[in-house]
Amino acid sequence: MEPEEVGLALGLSLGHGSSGHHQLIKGQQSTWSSQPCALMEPSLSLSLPAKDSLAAPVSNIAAVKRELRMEEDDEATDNKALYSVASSSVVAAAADDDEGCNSRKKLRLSKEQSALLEDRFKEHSTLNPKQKAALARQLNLRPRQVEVWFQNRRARTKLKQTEVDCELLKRCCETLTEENRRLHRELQQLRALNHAHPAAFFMPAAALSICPSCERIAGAPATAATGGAATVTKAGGAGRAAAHLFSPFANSAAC
DNA sequence: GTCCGCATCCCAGTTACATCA
DNA sequence: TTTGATGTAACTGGGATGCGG
Repeated sequence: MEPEEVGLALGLSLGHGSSGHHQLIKGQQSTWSSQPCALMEPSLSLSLPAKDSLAAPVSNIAAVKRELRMEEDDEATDNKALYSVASSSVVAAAADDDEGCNSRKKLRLSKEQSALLEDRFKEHSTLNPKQKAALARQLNLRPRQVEVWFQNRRARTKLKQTEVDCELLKRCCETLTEENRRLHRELQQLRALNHAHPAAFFMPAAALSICPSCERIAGAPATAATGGAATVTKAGGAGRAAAHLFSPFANSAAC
């Protein structure tokens, strides 16, 4: 009897769990794992590829086909991988059920496998079928496992990038908020200044000092609230203010 | 040229397991 | 020893695309 046939027999006898669909798929999942069966000694971790996916409902036919296709895809690799996941560490599952066949094992890739996968990922974040098959052979894994690893890796990369972008936007938002507050304060100061000293707006340029750093005009009569530093924009000051607004990382707090 | 079914790939979301504090 | 958090392998379902009939 071929391993697949054994697996099929086992899989069909593994009618466990509550609702059919997912549970049956769980049986299918065990196909991937190096799964010690309760029929065997615990120490003998010879895995039988349980093709119980064939017991899947009609809605899973496509997936089953896919699985079968992928297994056929690289049979040589499969056989090696199925029986020699020894290169990876497959930790015994906490099979708390009596049968012990239906709990999904989780493959832990070895450091070498992970390193090589990472290297390949750095080169290309996607693989064509030939690359996938070759890499799978090299790693002693199934092509499907390599494919899944790349999918998950892409997802992790994307997630990380999203986090970075989020952090950037957060800082950008904080900067803009602060800038907005500052502009509001300046506006209030200018209004107060205009109200108290209308002549200040007609001061000769020589009477005002320009900060060389931020090019703001200082020297206007200080208000009690701020101690001065009222910004009177020069010609084009509106543009500069706008630049402040739209350049959140400009060092506007220098002065 | 268009439609249909199928195969394949990828992604987002989820599940389940292993590990660690 | 137990337990909750975390990382990740593996899965599901669906959309997109290509191809042959």
